[in-house]
Amino acid sequence: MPSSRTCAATRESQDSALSSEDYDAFHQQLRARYATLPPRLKQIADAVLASPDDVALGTVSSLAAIARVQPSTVVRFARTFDLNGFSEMQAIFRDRIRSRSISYGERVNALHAADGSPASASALLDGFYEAALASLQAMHHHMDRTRLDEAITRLAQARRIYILGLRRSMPVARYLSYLFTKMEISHRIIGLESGMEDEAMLSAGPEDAAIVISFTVYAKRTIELFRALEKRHVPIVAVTDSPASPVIPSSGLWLEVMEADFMGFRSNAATMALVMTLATAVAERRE
Amino acid sequence: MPSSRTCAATRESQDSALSSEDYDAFHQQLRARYATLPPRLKQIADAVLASPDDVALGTVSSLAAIARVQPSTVVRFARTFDLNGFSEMQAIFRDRIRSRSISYGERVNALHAADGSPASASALLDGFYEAALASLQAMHHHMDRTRLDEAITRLAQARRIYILGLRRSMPVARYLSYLFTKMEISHRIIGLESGMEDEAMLSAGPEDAAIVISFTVYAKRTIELFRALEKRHVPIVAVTDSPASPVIPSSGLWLEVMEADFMGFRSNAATMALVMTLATAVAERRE
DNA sequence: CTCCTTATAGAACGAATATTCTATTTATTG
DNA sequence: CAATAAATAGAATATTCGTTCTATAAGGAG
Repeated sequence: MPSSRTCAATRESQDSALSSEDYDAFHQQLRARYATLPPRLKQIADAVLASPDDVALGTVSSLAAIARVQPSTVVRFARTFDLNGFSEMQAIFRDRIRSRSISYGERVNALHAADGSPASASALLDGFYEAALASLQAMHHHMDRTRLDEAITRLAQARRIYILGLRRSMPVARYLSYLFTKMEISHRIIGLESGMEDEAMLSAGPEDAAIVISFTVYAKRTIELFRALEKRHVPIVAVTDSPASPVIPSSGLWLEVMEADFMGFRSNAATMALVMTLATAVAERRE
Repeated sequence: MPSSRTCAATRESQDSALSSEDYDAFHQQLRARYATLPPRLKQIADAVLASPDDVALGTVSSLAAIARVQPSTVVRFARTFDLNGFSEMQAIFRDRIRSRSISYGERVNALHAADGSPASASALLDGFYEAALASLQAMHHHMDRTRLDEAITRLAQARRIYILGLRRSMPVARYLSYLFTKMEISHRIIGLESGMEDEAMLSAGPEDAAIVISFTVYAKRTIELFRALEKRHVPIVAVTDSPASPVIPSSGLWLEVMEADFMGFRSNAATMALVMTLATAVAERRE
């Protein structure tokens, strides 16, 4: 073999094939053999898994420094996986970066895939991505920080927190419940287990609190339960999308979240982020 | 100046700063001066604008080949833009790739390393906002569009779609179920109603399909149910965070989603957006 | 039309990097 | 416990790659 540097040859032979498959194959092998790897090679495996971009963009020395091993060990590592050397391994990681970002032309083609056919998956992803992004940014920008603090204070003082969110808002309610459970905050979801909600609310009172999550078109059941809570003088924090919303409590304590929608489906990214904030803030306030 | 190779020095001086700003500045200057550029340099400008990844990942020669000019012309091109050489230009493009894939740890550190005191509600909101944003962007950028299409095809062909997602992923699973219900797509959640999952899965077979959503630390129950599905030869689409994930199906059909976490709580914004894409795309495919 | 400036191409140079080789240390087996 | 095999570290080697230099061509100004 006249040349030991196989990098160029490898890249040339692969440039036509889109190969994130090679990457997957490599990772699969890595996972399979990880347990039986010698200590130094294991260090490298960790580094490779942790920051694949450093493999793609860096050098033998840089990766060796990250993994705290000798450069030659990095080469040995590559050889262990049926590769001719570091360069060949790096080519796999570089091809992956290349295959991920599709060219602009392809994306445009995908969008108006002609023949009036349905929007491509890629276009849908773009749409939902944009909707989530816009919702998040709007929420983050418009959120009234003072009211947010008030809401947290109110919730932190509560004996038990009732969560109300149906239909679209149901996953958010359930996630909030999950968070409260992990943080050992006394709470209860209402409206989801049919028939039991009235009974569950019988114990709710002024020393408790409730989070009501609802967006247009406000579910009838949500409004009913909201009114029942108000009648029992339960302090309420509303998360909703308009000052004219039917679930704004008499205390005026509500947080505005406007979720964008795409193809008729509303994002919930902003509400999720807000709910996480509420949960962690309440937990911290209580210590 | 003893050494003309400024690459190393440049990278060292920039490694702490997040610099897609440099990239933006470069592009701005490129657009401004494009019209007045000599013919060969214009060729290079075209190539650079068309495939920035090739600048980041390739060599002087490879870029020269793409632009159909001499390597030295590429260097001249870089010098024209107040850079010391090709390497410095390449560094800008590489930093961009790096900054796109979460340098998330630093951002979080900046948040609550400001002072030892407990984070304010506002800071928490910022944190969860950033986490969601980073997750969304990373997912959108890294998603393998080809695999996404494959996944949708697989799901669209299924008689019934089984949904598996526990713990953190439970809200996503439930939301997906909600979407499928609205779209009248036959489906079933498994693993959530205790004890019933085995029974529910008895009817699952090769003509069905399953979506498995799981992230580190992969819930034991999820892995068990995943294996049961595989044993029954149910085609599986996995949504997970690593090529080394235990829920990657034998078919290799999986979608990568890396959710950033803040304060120990992982975002689910990216997964939500992806799940919406899957649901609407499957519905559209079936018409 | 000639001179001068700018642009380009190709070759030569120098630096950095990947790879290989050998000595030494660390496990593993009889 | 000894002996062999494997793993590791560090230095030496070879090649690729970025840069610079010089000759040639093209375009403008006087």
